[in-house]
Amino acid sequence: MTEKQDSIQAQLAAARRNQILDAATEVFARRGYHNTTIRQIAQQAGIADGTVYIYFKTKTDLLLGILNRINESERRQTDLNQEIAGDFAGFFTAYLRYRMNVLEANFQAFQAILPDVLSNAELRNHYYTEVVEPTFTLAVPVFQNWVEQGLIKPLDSAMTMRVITSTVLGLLVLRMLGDPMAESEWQRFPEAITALLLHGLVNKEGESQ
Amino acid sequence: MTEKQDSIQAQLAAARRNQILDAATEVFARRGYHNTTIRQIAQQAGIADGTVYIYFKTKTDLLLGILNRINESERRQTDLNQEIAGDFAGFFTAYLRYRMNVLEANFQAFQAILPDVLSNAELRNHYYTEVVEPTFTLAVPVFQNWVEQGLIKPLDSAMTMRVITSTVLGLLVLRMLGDPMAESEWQRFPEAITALLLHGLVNKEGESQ
Amino acid sequence: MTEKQDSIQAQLAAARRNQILDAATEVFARRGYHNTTIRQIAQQAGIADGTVYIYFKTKTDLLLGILNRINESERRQTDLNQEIAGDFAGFFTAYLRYRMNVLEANFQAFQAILPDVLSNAELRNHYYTEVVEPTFTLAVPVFQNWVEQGLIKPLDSAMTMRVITSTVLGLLVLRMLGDPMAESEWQRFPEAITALLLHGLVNKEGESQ
Amino acid sequence: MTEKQDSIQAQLAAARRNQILDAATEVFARRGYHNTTIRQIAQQAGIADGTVYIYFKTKTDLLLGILNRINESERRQTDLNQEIAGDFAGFFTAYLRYRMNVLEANFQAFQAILPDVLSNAELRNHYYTEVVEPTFTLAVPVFQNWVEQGLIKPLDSAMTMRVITSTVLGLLVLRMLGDPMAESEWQRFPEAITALLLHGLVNKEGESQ
DNA sequence: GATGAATGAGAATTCATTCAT
DNA sequence: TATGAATGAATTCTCATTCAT
Repeated sequence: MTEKQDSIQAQLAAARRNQILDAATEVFARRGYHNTTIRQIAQQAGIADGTVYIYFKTKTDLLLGILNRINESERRQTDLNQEIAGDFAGFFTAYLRYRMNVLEANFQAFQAILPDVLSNAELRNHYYTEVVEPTFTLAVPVFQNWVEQGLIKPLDSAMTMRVITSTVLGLLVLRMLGDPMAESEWQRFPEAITALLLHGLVNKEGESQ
Repeated sequence: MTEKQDSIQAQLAAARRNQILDAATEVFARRGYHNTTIRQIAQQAGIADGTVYIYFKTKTDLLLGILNRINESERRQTDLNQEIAGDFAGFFTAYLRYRMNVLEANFQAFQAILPDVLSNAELRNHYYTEVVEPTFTLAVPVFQNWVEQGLIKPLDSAMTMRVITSTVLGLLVLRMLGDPMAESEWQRFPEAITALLLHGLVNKEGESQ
Repeated sequence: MTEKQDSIQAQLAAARRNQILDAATEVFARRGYHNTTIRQIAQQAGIADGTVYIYFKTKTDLLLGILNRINESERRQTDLNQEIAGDFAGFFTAYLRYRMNVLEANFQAFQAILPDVLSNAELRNHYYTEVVEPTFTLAVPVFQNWVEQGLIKPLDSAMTMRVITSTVLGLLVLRMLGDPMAESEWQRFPEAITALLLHGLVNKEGESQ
Repeated sequence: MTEKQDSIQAQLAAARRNQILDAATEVFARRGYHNTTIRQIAQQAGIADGTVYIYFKTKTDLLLGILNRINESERRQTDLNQEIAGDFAGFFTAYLRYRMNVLEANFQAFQAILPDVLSNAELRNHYYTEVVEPTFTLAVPVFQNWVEQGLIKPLDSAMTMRVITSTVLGLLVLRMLGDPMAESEWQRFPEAITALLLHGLVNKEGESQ
């Protein structure tokens, strides 16, 4: 009985935490972390100022909370990775699409944290080590494997990986900057990037279209 | 004589302004705009707090001052654009190289302003309208011209342009996040990107599916 | 229950407001508005600096708060006006006495606000339109009525009114300037003024020229 | 020769001092002492900030400078006092007129200093001892003399004196508060006050007009 | 747990005053 | 003398955080 109560308590607490993180994400995204007061977050969440501090020790912890929810969201969707089959181009598009879907689903959260991740050395380090670096570590061997299979050109895997990551990351930033096309055509970019990255811009004779 | 004195005064004032902007750039880049106090900037510049306010009305004006110096720096180097000749690939690499050189030269300045540009709606708008949009407006016709000349494939120019811009922008952000390769190999990226974007990843012999 | 609690909250808040206004009145009167810091007011009130700002948005609002308390105090006592009966001289003395009692009761408050009311165009206007002008508007018809009844000489009511008002206002200022008699004999002035204003200085026997 | 030069120097210095005091009077009257910066005074005077400090040690000294010019102006005109002759009422009107002329001539200066004189204990004391008190000291015996001559009623001279002074002082304050009549009809008040103070408000039979 | 009043450290900004030129 | 750039003390106001209820 007590156990069950505890579980209900835990669920309630988790719900409250999420409610607060939702509010914080929204307000941080709109006004920026430093221009947001705890009071504004509490009002957005419909609770009292002090209540925020029951669930988050400091204002910084709100930022970390948002960041962790992004990580969880990525981990949850990463499994889909395995399900993708078909040809190389299809795989590539699917991969980009799923990555960009994660970004889109968490766009507000990224808008909320990225500015501070970029300007705060500690957060920067946290984010790079926890999020960016693992991607490279996982992906580089995959690339090298493809090279060995003769599927792709023998390019520097680390650099190529960074170029691809940068393209997606850059699109996210472009959208944050308010580029209308980055927002409205977001879904079309995975294919466009695939076309470009796999076959290049250059019009070879007999290869046009 | 008075004219000459005025000119000297103006030069001294401009030097002081730059001295303060240099200090602000350095400290903002290191600690972030909001975690930096005017006192820290003044100390970095070796002057008194109040002196900053003789040259910049508000703390925000420091940010705008840094942003304007970036713009000037870009405008100054844009002329080089014309001088580039040779084949298409050579042009492409040269263009990327010059763009990335500008970014590198102003890296600290970007580190100082980008976080706030991303989180402040007003700055965001300013930056997009003044810096990003003009790039697209100028480049899209050039692209379409190349398409018409049969040099490149008939892709959506606006999207292609955004992909290329995003790649460079994304590399900048990756470097800001502390990626060691983005820093150490910065000079090699123009060529790597050119290779990828012009001819693609796919190995023609044994081209998959 | 919640209603009752709200009412208690409201009362506590009102008490705090008054506590702060009392402190501000005292310190402003002693040191002048501009030579007083928020810290001094907070210390006088026995609270923290920031607490002042929970009840008053700006330092200026403290001044307006004091001014409004004076207005309320005047309105509360104005009703007594009606109760006065008796002969004309009795009425006149009673009227002056009540006016001067209001001034005396709020002397510190006047000392606190008048200097700034005189030097700040906005406050000046506020005070004149809200406090001084209404007095004239109300009193001039009364005067004219007396003239018509033959009780007083057919003088220019507007000017006469201003002379009487000025006499009282001037005594207040004289007291602010530190005149010892204006303070110690304050209660005797209503009668002295009545005697002077009703019957004049001139000695009827041996009336000059 | 050097003497003559000194005298020219002295005259120039005095002119500069007056130029600065004129500027200070104007700006203090308009914006209030505490809302005025030395820079605003310097600009109004058409000189550099630092130059003000060659002629006045501190900002407070500007206020004292203005106050002293008022005193001089009063002393200069006081001699006229002697010249007044004629009947008692004529004398009284003439006295009020000259006093009010002094006030009018120095109105801007009063507007500039009075707020601070009222709120600054030191200035308050200075002004009372130097300006107000001497008036009483001189006037009270005159009054008593008139009483003894049977010209006026045997009233308390000190109080009567204060009532008269207050009336004039109050009119000045009323004008500072922006009362339009106090400004436009200023010249008519001496006579109105004389009528009131000498013969009173009350309409005695056989005395009406 | 929830509340929101109270706290007080900290930051931007102003401006009287100084002083080298 | 005159200048005006530089100074830095002082002040208002904000807001993350605490804690009694």
